[in-house]
Amino acid sequence: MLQWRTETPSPREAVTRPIVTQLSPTSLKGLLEGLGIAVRFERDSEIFAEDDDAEYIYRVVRGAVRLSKLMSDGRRQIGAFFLPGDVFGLEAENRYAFSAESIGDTEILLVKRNVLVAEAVKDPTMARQLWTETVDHLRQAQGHMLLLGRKNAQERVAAFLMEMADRLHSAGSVELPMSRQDIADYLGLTIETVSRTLTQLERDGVIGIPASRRIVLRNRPALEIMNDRLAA
Amino acid sequence: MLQWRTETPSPREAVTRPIVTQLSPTSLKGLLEGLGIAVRFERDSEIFAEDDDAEYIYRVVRGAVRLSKLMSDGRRQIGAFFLPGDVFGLEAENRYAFSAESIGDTEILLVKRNVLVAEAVKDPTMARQLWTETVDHLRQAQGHMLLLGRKNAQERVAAFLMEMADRLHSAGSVELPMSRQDIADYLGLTIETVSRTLTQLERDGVIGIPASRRIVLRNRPALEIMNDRLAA
DNA sequence: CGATTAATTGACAAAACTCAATACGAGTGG
DNA sequence: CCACTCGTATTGAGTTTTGTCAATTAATCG
Repeated sequence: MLQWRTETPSPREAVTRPIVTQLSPTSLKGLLEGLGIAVRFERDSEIFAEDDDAEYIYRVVRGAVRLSKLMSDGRRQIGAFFLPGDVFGLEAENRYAFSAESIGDTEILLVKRNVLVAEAVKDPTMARQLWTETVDHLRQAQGHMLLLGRKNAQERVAAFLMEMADRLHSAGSVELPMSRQDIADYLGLTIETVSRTLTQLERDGVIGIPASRRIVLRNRPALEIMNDRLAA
Repeated sequence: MLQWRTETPSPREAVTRPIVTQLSPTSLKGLLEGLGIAVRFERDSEIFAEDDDAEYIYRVVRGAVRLSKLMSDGRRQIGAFFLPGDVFGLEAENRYAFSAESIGDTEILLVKRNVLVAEAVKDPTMARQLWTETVDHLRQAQGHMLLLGRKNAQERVAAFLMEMADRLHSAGSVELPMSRQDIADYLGLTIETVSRTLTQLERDGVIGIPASRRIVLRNRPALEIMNDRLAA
């Protein structure tokens, strides 16, 4: 019923196989309520690959997912991170344009796309939800374009930290689920530039870095200002 | 009924007012068939502004539109160009996140969003079309992110030329509707870098530039190669 | 034809990248 | 508990690309 790929470890990271842990025919929340099954993915598993048939729509329960695309020479762009509660897999009409991989150990809810589509034909509310969710993704993508197009390294990193703090509902400090390489590929920078920029922000007293993946936001207004040049 | 802003000429370009020319209750094609009215916009008119209520959905009939966002210090990112046949204004739930301006003299079809939404409630086909169209935009945005994130100037310009050639159905040569500044802001480069890159491509015999807005694609495979590093 | 805007070109500066070395941290085995 | 290893992150030195500022040329519009 579910069919998993065994192929294509990415150049950067080995890809392992997911583990189906439970069927959840009833007790699911939100958009996929009552329809999905839960699947657990080990760190760096491929959830779907570029050019796969877009058979499922997904929701993160626990962990995190990166949506990425690889160029032939190994450059990688991460288009989005998905965190608990986020729905993804909508960005496809027939085939996925990016691949999706679990970042840490991750639990995902998945629903057959055609189940939702069939539902949407009967139920305008479901149709509306699918559309709205897609519009949200589009807006996020546009925000990300802004960041990638015209912002310097400091602005990118500041924007990233604020985004993560918001989306992880962090008070004061963020526990990042992803590596520096993931961050770099999300921000269109190199890992070295990300690292240097974080160090500089720490020297400036704007953030603290008690552990490499834990960031304390010491001066949020300063981050906002770096970032606000972003908005109109 | 229609209400037009008089405010905020952009720092870069003056914004003028549109001219309503005709009502077209019946003879429209495609997604907005039978529902829209046609409006003509002079060069550099504002079609909608950031944070406007998202009251309409649009379709380009003639001319071209840029979707852009301005930072407080004047940096501008163009998120998309819309060409004849393209639908836009979908990227909003309640308010537009970017502003839209006509590039040349442009004719636009517009339909009240709530007319379409009402239609979609009754007609799953319309609902599906709205969703599909939005997914298309999302995919385009993701493609654009790839370009902005990890590609050098030559790759960006090559990708841009190919995109325009495709979308304008050009055989061999493209007539660009937009300025070098627009191209630069779309590609996340400066106008100088765009200019130099075009000149270099011309020196290399890959393109010809008989007039600054007319580009002859002399060696399409070469452009494809510059570009293919983009795809996976 | 003259004026105004758009585009190109040049010289130099700055930001980010590359390559290389080092440090850190988690996990493993002696 | 310590030492070793492996993956991850940081730091440094030097290069490359793109951006900035300024001047020039080309195109467009009265």
